[in-house]
Amino acid sequence: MSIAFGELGTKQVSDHQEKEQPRRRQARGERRIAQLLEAAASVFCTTGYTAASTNAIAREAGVSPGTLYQFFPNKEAIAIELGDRLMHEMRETYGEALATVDPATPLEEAVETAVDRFVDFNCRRPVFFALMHGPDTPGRIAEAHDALHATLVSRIETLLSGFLPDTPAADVNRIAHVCLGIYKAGLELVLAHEGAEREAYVRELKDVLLRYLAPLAHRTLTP
Amino acid sequence: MSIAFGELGTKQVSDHQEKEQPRRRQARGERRIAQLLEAAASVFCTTGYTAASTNAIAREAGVSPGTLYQFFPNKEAIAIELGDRLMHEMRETYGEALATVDPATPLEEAVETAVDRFVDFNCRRPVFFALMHGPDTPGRIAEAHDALHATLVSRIETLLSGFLPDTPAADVNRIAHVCLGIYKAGLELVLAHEGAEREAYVRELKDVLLRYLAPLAHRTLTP
DNA sequence: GGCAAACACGAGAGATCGCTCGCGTTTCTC
DNA sequence: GAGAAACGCGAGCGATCTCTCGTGTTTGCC
Repeated sequence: MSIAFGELGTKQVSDHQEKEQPRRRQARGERRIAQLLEAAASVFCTTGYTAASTNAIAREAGVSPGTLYQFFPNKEAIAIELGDRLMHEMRETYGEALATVDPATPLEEAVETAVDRFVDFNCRRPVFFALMHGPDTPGRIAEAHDALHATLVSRIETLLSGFLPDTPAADVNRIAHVCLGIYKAGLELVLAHEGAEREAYVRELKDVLLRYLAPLAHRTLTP
Repeated sequence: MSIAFGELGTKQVSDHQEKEQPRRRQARGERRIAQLLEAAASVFCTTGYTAASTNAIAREAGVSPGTLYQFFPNKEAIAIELGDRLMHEMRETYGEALATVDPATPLEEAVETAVDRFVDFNCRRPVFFALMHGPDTPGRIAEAHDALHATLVSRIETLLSGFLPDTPAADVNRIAHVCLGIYKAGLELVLAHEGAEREAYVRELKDVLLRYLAPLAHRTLTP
């Protein structure tokens, strides 16, 4: 998962013998990359992507601008690599748990665990929210965000379709989008607070979702 | 350094005896201002505040950059004037209706009319949403947004306190913030769609709020 | 030790943007 | 009609940002 230094989007040249593999990283280089990504996360969090200057990221990491460009071809690549690593970390931490939607699980439990897990991840990696929901994310990150968004929507749709077997697909899709919008708004409030207040907002977010979805759940409970 | 209008604190060094003697505008100038603000609204909507260049605004308005600066001291002043006019328009259209919170109104009706009015205004002036909830709004606009936000929160608080007489103020405040967050997220979804689909999302937004607040309303209905 | 490649530096090229300045044109006022 | 002031223009200044380049240092491998 290291950075492909090739000019354009052609990657996946890891194992096969290829003529285009110009960079052989040393341990020092890998350390610098991690250092730079950490610095970038900090700067992106405080100023956003566009306002963050590459010189500021280099300064935060304690290296020169030239060193930064030894490892990243441009500013966008920094955000992309950071986003990729965050995505990978999220999938590794919760991927399997989120992929499996057990139809037997009650709605309340599904909402509780999903919210808990996503809130937990976003609290530990605040830059994820800043990059994903930021207004000025570069094209590649926006694509990743859209992909994640679409994945979550379809996952919610399958979850909902269990409770709404005879509802038009368009309606289910709309409800899923509303759920994601609520989650996003709630997450913003949760991240804006700390300690007990944060917990209270988490509780509130769950309540909003549960009360919104309660009429749907009751349909199956009262045949 | 050589900015003619000085920094934020100091204003108008030229003649301090007069209280703000602005330029005496001609009818042509007023027309140009309206033209420039309209162009700015268009550019802000599509690119956001930071990415919008003053040259692009001037080009969109069909004038030269120098002409733009005949009427606005700097880029921020354009957004401020635009924001002020939008605020004024909003207050003139719905100000009185929103200020009065009749305790006798049922919760459902209050939510319906409030959502309808705000959605209507934001659909007619999409730049309002772009400026207010944009990530990179300049200081003065952010202040105006915070002021509006605080006003709306306290208005929701007074509305809620009628239904929750014996609830800690902190809890009421939190619920009000959640309501605003829901509204904001719903508005984003509404603005992203058109026609019948937009109407459906408006209905959904109202449902989210009503179901979230329903348990509170029932407390007074079942003493 | 010796060599090539990876790493590190920082000045600055190139581009963009906010904003200015000098000068010409239109409009108001008398 | 004449003078003043508002309006209009657009080249370009200064600041800032991304990214490069030439050069010097460190590391891996024989």
